[in-house]
Amino acid sequence: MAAMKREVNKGAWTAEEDRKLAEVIEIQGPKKWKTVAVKAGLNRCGKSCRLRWLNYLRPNIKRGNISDQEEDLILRLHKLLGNRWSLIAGRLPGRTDNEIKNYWNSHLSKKMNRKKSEKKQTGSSSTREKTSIEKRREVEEETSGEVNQIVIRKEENKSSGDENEEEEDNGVNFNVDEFFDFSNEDPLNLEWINRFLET
DNA sequence: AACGCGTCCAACCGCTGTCCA
DNA sequence: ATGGACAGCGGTTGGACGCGT
Repeated sequence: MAAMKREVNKGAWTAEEDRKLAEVIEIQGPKKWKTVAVKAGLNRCGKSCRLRWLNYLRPNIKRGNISDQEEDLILRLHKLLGNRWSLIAGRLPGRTDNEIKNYWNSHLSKKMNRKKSEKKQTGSSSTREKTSIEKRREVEEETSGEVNQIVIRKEENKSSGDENEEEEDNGVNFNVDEFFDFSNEDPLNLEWINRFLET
């Protein structure tokens, strides 16, 4: 018996598809994406509907024109968190993980590379041997920073059922839940990051 | 005008985590 | 305990577009 699996629609969304999707989500909310796709009569997979909603149709979404302040925040958060785009996007109201990822890949990664090569050039002009601290700093920068590793380590401990969450770890002591609880903060407040990076 | 090339961004893919029967 | 369905994430791709020659 031939599989009667219908081919799903792929590629760019039409205005009509957008309208249908928005209609269904208004009624049942942005959940159960498979049923959303079926109810909307869209020949799309749930995943595709979810992505379209989150990255394009969702209300209060900001598109383009990333401000200097936002760019600065992205740079700092990336240094802190690495390629954790959804976490970074969580600090930028109206911005999506996809947009930030694209922005990073097309603008900021190049900017960083340029900075790095400039640094290397000025560094090589000096004949002085690097101190071990300088060498270590370089390595840390290349691996998105020590803090990033600490965050990951903390998460690993958490998932493996480590109860000593407040326990000192390599001299850095903080609570992961608090760290990622942004509910009471001004989203563009850079103070907490500045404090973190200065230590 | 036409071509090549680089850039941008929407969308897809594959993987992992979570939930629930 | 287990396996399937689903949600969510980050990496990657491909088409549209702009620009220089």
